[in-house]
Amino acid sequence: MSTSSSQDYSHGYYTEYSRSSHLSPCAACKVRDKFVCSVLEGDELEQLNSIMTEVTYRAGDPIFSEGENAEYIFNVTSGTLKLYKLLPDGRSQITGFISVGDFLGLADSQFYSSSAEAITDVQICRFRRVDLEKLLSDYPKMGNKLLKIARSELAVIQDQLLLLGRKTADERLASFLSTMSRRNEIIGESPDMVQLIMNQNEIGEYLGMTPETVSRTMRRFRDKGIIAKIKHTRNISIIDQAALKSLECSY
Amino acid sequence: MSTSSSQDYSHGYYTEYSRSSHLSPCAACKVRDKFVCSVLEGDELEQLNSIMTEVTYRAGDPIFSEGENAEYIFNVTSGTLKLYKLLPDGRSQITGFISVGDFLGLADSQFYSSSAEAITDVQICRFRRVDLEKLLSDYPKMGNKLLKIARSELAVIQDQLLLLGRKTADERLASFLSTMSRRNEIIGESPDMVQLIMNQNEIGEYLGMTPETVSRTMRRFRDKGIIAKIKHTRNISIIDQAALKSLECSY
DNA sequence: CGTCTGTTTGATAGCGCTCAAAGGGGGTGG
DNA sequence: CCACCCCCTTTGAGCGCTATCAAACAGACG
Repeated sequence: MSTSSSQDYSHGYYTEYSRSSHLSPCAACKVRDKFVCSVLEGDELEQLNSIMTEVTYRAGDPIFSEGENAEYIFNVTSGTLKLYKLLPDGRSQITGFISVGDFLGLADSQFYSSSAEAITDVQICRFRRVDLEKLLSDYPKMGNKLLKIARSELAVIQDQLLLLGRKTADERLASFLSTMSRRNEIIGESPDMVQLIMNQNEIGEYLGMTPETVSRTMRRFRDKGIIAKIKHTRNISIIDQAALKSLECSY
Repeated sequence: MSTSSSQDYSHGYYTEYSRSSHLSPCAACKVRDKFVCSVLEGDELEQLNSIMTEVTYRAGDPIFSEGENAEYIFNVTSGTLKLYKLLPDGRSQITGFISVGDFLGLADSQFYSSSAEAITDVQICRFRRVDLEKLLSDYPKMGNKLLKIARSELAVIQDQLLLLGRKTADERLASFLSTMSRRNEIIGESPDMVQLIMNQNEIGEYLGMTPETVSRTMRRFRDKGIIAKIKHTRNISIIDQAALKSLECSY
């Protein structure tokens, strides 16, 4: 979790929105349909807008740390970040990758229960928790939306419990690649070409294995003709989806 | 535990509760302060009451299975049950133990994402999902309560990810016992005497290890003088809380 | 061209799993 | 009250998967 950059970006770049624009940032938001905001309209959006700050982080920047006062809640508008937990001796478990449209800080009440760090450059909408909670009591449908989000997160994370508790290295990586592929499909991109924004160390920290094991497992998959690496990128071509599915050992 | 009426299993393995009491079940509920219902009053409670059915299960009874249509949502009023996921070859991961005051079915939207089975005899309040959701739109504060519950569940389950992904067998069991001890403390019982309602196979399925390893680890803890077994019960006396905490390797 | 970070590969060790069997404890029926 | 059974727990022996340690390799970048 290094940020050896010369500058301190730990509080992100502020991009206070120019009020001169006749279209409010929220109304103009390109990914609004995936957000909490999606249930709001008109002046409700204005309300939301007034408590929102758009912030930018650089790849590698810490966003918050476990145990800190959970002052803010975030919604990611571009880029990807990781949520992780640390043990005192440095072992790290990534609890999730958060990207466009995802909500950040939902699990936390008074204190952040994980640390967050930008993997790529990241743009987020930031809300002060107290402001959002006030808004929540005014617009119940927003609370319902949040509840839905929390629900689906719970379902996802339970699958991860099964993966970490019971699956072998092969099954874990197969599940991971399969999930990435499915996600691509959902957003309308090719399921046969997966772009890994995280490095293999991070994949390992997510799947509960070492980077070496990730590498060896990848190689085994390549040798079996299930996947292929695209040169000079972290992209991976999935050649045999069926083999991946059967290795995945679930669903 | 509660209820004046004697339990009658003659209608099959669960019993619809009679509403003979002149005090509405919800208003009379002894553990209401821990529930969704805690935010409701007076006629709101009546509303809730009208869509609630109290159901009893015997130890070992299945409550629902993964993939089934998620028609109901539950609140446990007595006993303990387990939530678990299965792999095709039979490997099982318990995703949580649900006991008095806990909510069941929150993670699920259309279909149950886990299976649930009673460990002890269990008494639950059952709501039809659609009914509850209608009530939710009428009483937003109930939604907020649910959101809070979901949040804290997310925080708990993230700790479990760290445990399953990164901790050793010793650390897992130490964490588990420590959590059980802490839970006791919270409900006002002695933190030095933990009652394990689940068997060691289930502990293993929860902690991502085999029952043999659970047994061996327990023995190691006993040999080190950290815990002691109480004869003829599944109770465990925690002798050295500090040692447990340091083994736990977190917090 | 050298440095840095991330990946790959090899050699080795050890934790926890698997398989197997013995040892309780509680319940049931004789 | 004892005998028996069943389920759970314990213990042992051996192995395999994955971690660990170490070093070479490969791209990216200045």
